[in-house]
Amino acid sequence: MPTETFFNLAKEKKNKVIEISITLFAERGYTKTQITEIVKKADIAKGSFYQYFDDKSDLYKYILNKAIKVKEEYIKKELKKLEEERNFFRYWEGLNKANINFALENINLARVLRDVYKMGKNELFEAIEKDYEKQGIDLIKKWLIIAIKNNEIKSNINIKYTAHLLYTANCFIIDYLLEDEEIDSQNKIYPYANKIVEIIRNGLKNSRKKEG
Amino acid sequence: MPTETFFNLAKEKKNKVIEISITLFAERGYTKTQITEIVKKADIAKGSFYQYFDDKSDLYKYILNKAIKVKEEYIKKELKKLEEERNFFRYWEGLNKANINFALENINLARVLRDVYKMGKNELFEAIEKDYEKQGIDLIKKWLIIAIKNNEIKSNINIKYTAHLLYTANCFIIDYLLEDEEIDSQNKIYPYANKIVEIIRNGLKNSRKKEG
DNA sequence: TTATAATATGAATAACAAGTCACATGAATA
DNA sequence: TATTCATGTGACTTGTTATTCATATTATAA
Repeated sequence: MPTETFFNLAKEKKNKVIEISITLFAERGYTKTQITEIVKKADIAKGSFYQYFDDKSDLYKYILNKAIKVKEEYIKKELKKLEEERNFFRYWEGLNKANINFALENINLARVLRDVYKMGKNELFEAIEKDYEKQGIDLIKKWLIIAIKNNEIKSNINIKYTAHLLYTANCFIIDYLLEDEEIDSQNKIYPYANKIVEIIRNGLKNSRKKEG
Repeated sequence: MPTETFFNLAKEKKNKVIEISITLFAERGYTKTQITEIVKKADIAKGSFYQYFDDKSDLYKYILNKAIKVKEEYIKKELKKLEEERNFFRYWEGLNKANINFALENINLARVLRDVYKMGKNELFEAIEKDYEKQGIDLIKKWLIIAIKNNEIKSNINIKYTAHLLYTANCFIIDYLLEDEEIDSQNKIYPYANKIVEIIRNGLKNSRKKEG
């Protein structure tokens, strides 16, 4: 947790430090981001940095939590629209849309989250990130159970695996958005996401398939 | 490339160094693996290490290439079985099976490859890994084009996205295998992989779905 | 205005890990 | 056995970057 001193800072200064840190962490990842560079770009002294944060990981964890909070806002907002909805895929699409919007409007925060997700085992951030991942999967699981009860989805699926697959598909779409330079706007990412959703939804198999 | 000296080493000594390195790289990743530890566990002097390898990345690249070669063997072997096959999903399942078998029988090599894949942008290993990834995707693309021609798969899909999705689904299955302790044997991973394949193949949508 | 507390500073230090090198040992040949 | 070449050794050097700390500056209160 940043110190009292940091929170007491003038808004602009505070934001400058955070924004620069987010950008650097997003561009270079945790290890390759240097305090020296943050400090230089933010126009503060090294010593000041350590009056604001316990250490590098303190700043990083703060940003991570921020990213998670912001993303959760997008999800909440999107799900609110679906309050009376009973269709599983609408929900899943909503989750997807929220993720996409979050990434489009907070690309650097999205990159930081993606990095942590990909980092895998890591004493420092495992707990925070696994919790967060588990949350997403649990939500999908909950929906799946309801969808099965409603006969919307066939009952012989494995809930655990399926939930994980659907969660990963969401991550995969975001990944594509964060990496492929071609997909840089809503106009491109939405149709793309819809294609993926459609593939998983209806399957690739041609109903007019001839035997081969 | 390791030096002549390294290749001239007694088989046992050579293998010990490589096996220990693979295990450590798999457990800790590239950065966190220390030459000091490799050297200690392999019972050789630091100086010897640098007579065998130019530097840390030299050893790593050697292991990476080894992993890729071994994996390619599994794929070749599996595809050979399908030589006269005309079914896209059989091919894709074959690729999957090869990946799974490779991972089951070479878990640490699989972990190293997974790490590189997740590492993303990286001056050192980008070239080697991106090439390798592209190979996998290109193979699926090729199959997809044929499958569309044969009316096996509907023609309105986006080949690029679909190939990427299918490739990612393979990676996802392996990921699950490498991380979930529950899935530790063929008996568990095959049914699991089949479920995923089936989901993507036929879709989740219940054909007997009631309107909701 | 002066005293006190809070904040800022950046050169110095610590911690860590990669990579080097002068010397030691062993193997091969004459 | 003496000579030469190949290989082994680990303390030392180097490079890098996080973190500290003694001191300076600025804000607050009396």
